[in-house]
Amino acid sequence: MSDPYAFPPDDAEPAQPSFPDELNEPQAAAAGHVDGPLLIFAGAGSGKTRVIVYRIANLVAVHRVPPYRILAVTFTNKAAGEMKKRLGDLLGEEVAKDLWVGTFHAVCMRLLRKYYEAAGLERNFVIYDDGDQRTVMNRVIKALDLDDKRFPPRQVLGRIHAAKQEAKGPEHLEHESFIGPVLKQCFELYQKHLKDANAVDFDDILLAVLRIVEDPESLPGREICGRFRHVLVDEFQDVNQVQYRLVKAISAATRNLCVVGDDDQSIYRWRGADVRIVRGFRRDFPDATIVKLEQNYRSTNNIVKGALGIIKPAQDREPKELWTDNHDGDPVAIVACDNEHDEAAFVVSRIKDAVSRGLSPREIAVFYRIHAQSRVLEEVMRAERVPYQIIGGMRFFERAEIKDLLSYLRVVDNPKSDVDLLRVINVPSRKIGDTTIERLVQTADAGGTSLFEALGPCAEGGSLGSAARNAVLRFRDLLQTLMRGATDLRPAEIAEAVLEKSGYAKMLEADESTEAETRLQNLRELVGSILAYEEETAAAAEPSTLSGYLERVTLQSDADTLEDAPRVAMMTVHGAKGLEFDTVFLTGMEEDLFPFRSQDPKRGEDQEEERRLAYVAVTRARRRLWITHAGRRYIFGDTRYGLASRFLADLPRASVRQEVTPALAALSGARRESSSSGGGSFSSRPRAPWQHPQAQAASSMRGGAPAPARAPGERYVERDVEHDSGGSGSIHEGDRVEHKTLGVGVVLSVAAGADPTVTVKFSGYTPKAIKASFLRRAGR
DNA sequence: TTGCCACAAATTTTT
DNA sequence: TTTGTGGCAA
Repeated sequence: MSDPYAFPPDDAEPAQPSFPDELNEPQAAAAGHVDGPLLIFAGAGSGKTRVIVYRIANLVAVHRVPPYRILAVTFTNKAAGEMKKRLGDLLGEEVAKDLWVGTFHAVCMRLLRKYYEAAGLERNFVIYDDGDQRTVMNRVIKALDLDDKRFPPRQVLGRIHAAKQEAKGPEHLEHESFIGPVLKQCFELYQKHLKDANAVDFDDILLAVLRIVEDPESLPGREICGRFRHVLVDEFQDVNQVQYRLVKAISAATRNLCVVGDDDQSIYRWRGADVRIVRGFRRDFPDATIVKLEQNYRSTNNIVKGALGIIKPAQDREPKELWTDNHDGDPVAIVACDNEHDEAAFVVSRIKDAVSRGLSPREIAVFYRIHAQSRVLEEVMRAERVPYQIIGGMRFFERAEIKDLLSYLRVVDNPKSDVDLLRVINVPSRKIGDTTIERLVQTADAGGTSLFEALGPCAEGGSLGSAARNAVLRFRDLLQTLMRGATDLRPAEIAEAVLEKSGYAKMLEADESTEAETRLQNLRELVGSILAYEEETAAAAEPSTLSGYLERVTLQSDADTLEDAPRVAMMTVHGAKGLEFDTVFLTGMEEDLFPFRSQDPKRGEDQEEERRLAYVAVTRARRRLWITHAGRRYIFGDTRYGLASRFLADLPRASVRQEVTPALAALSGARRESSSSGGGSFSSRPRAPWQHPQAQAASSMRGGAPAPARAPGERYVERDVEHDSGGSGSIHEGDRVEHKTLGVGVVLSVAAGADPTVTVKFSGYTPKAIKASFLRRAGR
């Protein structure tokens, strides 16, 4: 086999020119653009992937750019896979396979595998995922004798991660605050641990390549930069500083840098994505061609109008006017529910309706803001026998048994990997406890060796009891046996050997519980995935190695594995980005949940990002969109009383239909019967359930229909929604009331009097006694 | 060394 | 509600 990284011959036969009849004008302009920087604003559903794919096809087929000189980067494996597939269809597999299409990490790994020396790594370096990183950081904190209460490993890692995303080293942390010097120390020791283990973390993968390509002296750097004639970046609104500098450096020679994104869909600022980079791009490339794709091909007119209504008020966005030629379709349904159970029941009943009318469950999705909302939905789905799958949440590769087996494999592959050794040294239990491990770490530190190398000396050192000594030696023998076997076994066989010889399989088999059963199944699934890897590499005539498999697995996430099975997909709104469905249920549209408000008041919530998130959610739907909100919701062990989300008020009235679930309708009907006027000092009349007070004025301006005349401060009643106790000003037990600072709560008791003292339970507080004049009745 | 119980905390997540 | 963690006894 020749060097897999070598350039293929320059004379690869290009495909037939297949350039665009079926693109609209701006799409064609973007796809047909050849030289120089290009910035494409691609609205939701505007055919973004299509444009990238056509652009690449055009470069190859018409402009004869050799495929291996084109680099296209994405954020997820899934997006990369999709792009590869479409390119294969358009250009033929033979040509497409030479294109460099992949995630930032995959592309950089490919380069690092070739240029590892320039990055100061050894050939078989490994990648540490976040669990591994935490293990390392725990060790660091301990080694520096720090209080892990004052310096929680996760937070320290967070700071380091943030620094690395801006390509900053330890010295940059030093002056940040009074704990800066400590952070710097942690950072340095952390990096040393990684280096000693011949490991990189996710950030390092990109940083290492960045250092190489930004170094004008570096030969490999010049090689990489000279290699690509065209660089394309998908989801440009999500890039961080490192990624931007990376693509800038790689494309510096030709300036053929094409970036595609939608600032309205920037929902990952909290993890380092920097929307300012879009503006930076215009500054860095003042001659850039700018194309805006504003025609939406995905959704009905009502959905597009709704989406535009939500995103229009966003500040600081690139002006774009999303529009569509599609028919109006059904109005967007906004459904008021009593509580989360009522909400789930409603959603499931509408799903069943749709399925009975012939819609495939795979065309239906349920979105929520946070995972904690999924449980109730799941329960009802199960009870009603609706097939579903949850995307995200506890991931396959995060499961303990999977990580255990992978750790075994990684130690076998790379004995220096201390983190992996520590993970499995006592799994299954070998009577090697914390004390023994402590000794082992000391021995390793003293000798400057890896833990694996320290196993022998530690056992011989005499500081251990005989039981512990034997246990350590047996563990060393186990690893050595496995390593010997590894040289002539296939990866899947090595995995089998690990499970057998380590006693891991036996441990699970002995356990009668259903969890143990699931774990065994998961392990079998992992072995299955190794087999699949072997087959794939065999088909590509590449060697299949343990290192090869491990690398792929670390760079892979199972968010990429939305199954094609006919099941309703359930996921967070974040997980929904990039997907589309015929029918979408967007649940939990309540204040404090969506937009989400952290209980931690220190964290200033980013209202704008929440708005963009809502925009992403509604633009996923092609034909039908249901939005639900509940008056109360039991979450995090506490009942919260919520107002409808302010975003709902931004949907144009004409594209919306209001609904109330049967359960809530029955309830409010009953309330209307029973309530009459009384004490209290309410001036407000009930508000439409979905109206948020702050959003109200704005929405009536925008909504088209003129707002009814009313006195300042007075709320008006939405005519098509019957609700609440119809105009009485009294407060009763069980009423929902709103307080300026405490939010919405429920009334526990009311004292008599003109301005009665009311006891109210607000979520997150113990019940409070408050004068009625400070309260206002809240809508459902 | 292990196992149990009490207690706190609680978005969003790719690679 | 769930999940993880820390302390303490066997």
